[in-house]
Amino acid sequence: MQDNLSPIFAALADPTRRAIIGQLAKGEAHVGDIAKPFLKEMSLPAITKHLKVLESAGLITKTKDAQWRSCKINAKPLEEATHWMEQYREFWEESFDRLDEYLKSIQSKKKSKGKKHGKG
Amino acid sequence: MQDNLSPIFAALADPTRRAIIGQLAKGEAHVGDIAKPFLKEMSLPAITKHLKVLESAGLITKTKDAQWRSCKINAKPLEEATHWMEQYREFWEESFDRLDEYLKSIQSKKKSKGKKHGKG
DNA sequence: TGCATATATAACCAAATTGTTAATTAACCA
DNA sequence: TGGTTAATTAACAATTTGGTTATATATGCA
Repeated sequence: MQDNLSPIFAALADPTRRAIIGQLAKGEAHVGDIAKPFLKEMSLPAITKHLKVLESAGLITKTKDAQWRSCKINAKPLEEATHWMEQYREFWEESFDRLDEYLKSIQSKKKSKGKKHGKG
Repeated sequence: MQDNLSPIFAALADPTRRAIIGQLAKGEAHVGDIAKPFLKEMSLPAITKHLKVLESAGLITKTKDAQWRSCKINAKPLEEATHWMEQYREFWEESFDRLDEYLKSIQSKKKSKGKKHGKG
């Protein structure tokens, strides 16, 4: 019911992979092109692996083009991930007009705590 | 310049931790309350660890309350993560009115490819 | 004081992640 | 046919992750 999200978030948890997405947002690119900015920091096989993680998460698609693999961003999974987060938007907006109400609800919870935890 | 995002995405990559956030969205809760739905699947120390990951990512805050630790959602990091993803919103919306233009840009890239890769 | 409750920490383990280098595959080209 | 280029795969090591059980800490209470 909700777990294709894990591989998406896991893919985004790596800064190299986020940078790759940022790069692909500017247009399709081949593995070698994608790798170029990272080759001082890591090897080509490392990039191959990162691309595989992104592909498994559905964030990119690869197409064969002679001896090159052309990589294209697929943002659909980002939409799903964003959708999951949007559920909690009210919690980062509450600090404005909803703060008062929120604090009140916290207070009423605190009041009922004595009873609530007496059962153990 | 941009890496507090990794621990946030990493925290969200685990379904147990996402479920905990879902639970805390309904209100503050103590560790024991949070753990209850998971105790058939894992132990209390496992939950303690998950909470620590969430806390390190800034997604929850814990306050001491006698022998209980009250956990509260803090959605600010979700806002940051969402903000990062929003950069790519056009890519999941393009499939409507922007599709045509996009396809054209792809086509022109394809045309220039022969030259582009002749340099190696 | 000392027991019960709530939670955290320690020590450990298996599996996954992230990188490496070396070898392999695949396509083009002379 | 063989060499060059592009990318992947294999084998390996170090680190991190996510769980375990056993122990420790902290608080409230009889």
